[in-house]
Amino acid sequence: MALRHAVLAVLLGGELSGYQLAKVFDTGVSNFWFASPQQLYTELTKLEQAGLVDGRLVIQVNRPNKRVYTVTEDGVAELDRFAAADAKPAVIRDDLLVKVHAVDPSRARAVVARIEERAVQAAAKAELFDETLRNLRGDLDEETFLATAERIGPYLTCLRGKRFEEENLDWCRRSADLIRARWGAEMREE
Amino acid sequence: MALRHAVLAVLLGGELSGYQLAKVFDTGVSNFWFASPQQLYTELTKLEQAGLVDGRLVIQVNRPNKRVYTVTEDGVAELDRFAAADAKPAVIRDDLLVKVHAVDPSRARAVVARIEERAVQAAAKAELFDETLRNLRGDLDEETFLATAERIGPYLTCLRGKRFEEENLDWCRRSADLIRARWGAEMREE
DNA sequence: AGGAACATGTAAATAGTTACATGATTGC
DNA sequence: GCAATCATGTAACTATTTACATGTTCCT
Repeated sequence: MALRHAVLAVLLGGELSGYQLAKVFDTGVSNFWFASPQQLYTELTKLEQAGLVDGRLVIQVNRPNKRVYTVTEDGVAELDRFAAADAKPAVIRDDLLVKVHAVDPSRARAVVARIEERAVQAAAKAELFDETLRNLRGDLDEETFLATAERIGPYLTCLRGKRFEEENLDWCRRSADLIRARWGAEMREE
Repeated sequence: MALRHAVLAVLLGGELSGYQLAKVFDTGVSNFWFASPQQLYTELTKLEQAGLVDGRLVIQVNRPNKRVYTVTEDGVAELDRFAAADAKPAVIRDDLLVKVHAVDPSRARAVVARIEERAVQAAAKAELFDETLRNLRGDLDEETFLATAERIGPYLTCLRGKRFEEENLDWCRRSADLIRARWGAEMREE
């Protein structure tokens, strides 16, 4: 049950609505915490009931009203406790690697196709992380930013995300090539 | 519900008991599919009921009897269907990155300690993956192995795991250094 | 008129975690 | 005798996914 901490960590960057939070989780945070919009709406309600965030209704013209959330003092205290606790090993579940693990001549064609799809997505995500990094830095170069910024956490996690996707891309290309090299003949025969 | 496919993919490598399967998931497969022993025992029972694996009791002397499982024809067919389907985006949930995302001067000391713990684990895992790669290769060099082996899938996923942990280690070191550089003074004051 | 982005939920079903339970053998 | 490894489960609880539900505004 650390979704709550992931939400609190993101809200540290400023008040957000459930919808905005879902977008952040879909991009900047997706490399270390996956959560669906439904989960986030539910979690925000629970966090507000627990007093860890404050909700505030924002009346909007030209679009539906929204409820934005801020971390409370209790929420910050909860993050303090969380930071002090041992980090659990990361949980990863990746369909694509399961497919690759099971690859054989008869499945090679399908698996290579899946790998190539993932390669495209990885390249796009790496670019997205890079864009986020540029936005976080603003006019500063990386060194200056990291030495002076109020919050360097989001930048550090984003660096990890960018590298992860770059490595994904590299692995996808190499693996697809190797599978074709190993079973190219059988793949063509089918 | 792709735990079943992860189990089938691993059992492709030869018959295993629940206990042995749990060990494989704890090491070689942990970089792309996390599952607890309890989950695996439950899943094997379900897979056998569904006819995707065959269980066989092995009587042992000097240690408790065990039940080992093999993939059936239906199980292979299920893997074929799975390989052909779109790969879902990977689900990742990593406590440590949440802690780093939320790092600030007051939490810096605790977060750096967690990062350093993870660095040690990452180094150990990278070494473990490397060992597994050597075992898979046997006497062959990597190129020859990948060009000739019956099953290259486990080798490819293991390569990804090794690189992932190496990158983790690198990121951990760099991030700990950067947090210390940014807030070293405040960290000493506490 | 239809699709995309904005905005938020509930309910049912599935999956996953944690605690509890048991028992043998080997090596120190 | 005690810890570690081998070996397998059940049950209660929590978390997550998926399907269903609704309604606005902007743009084409």
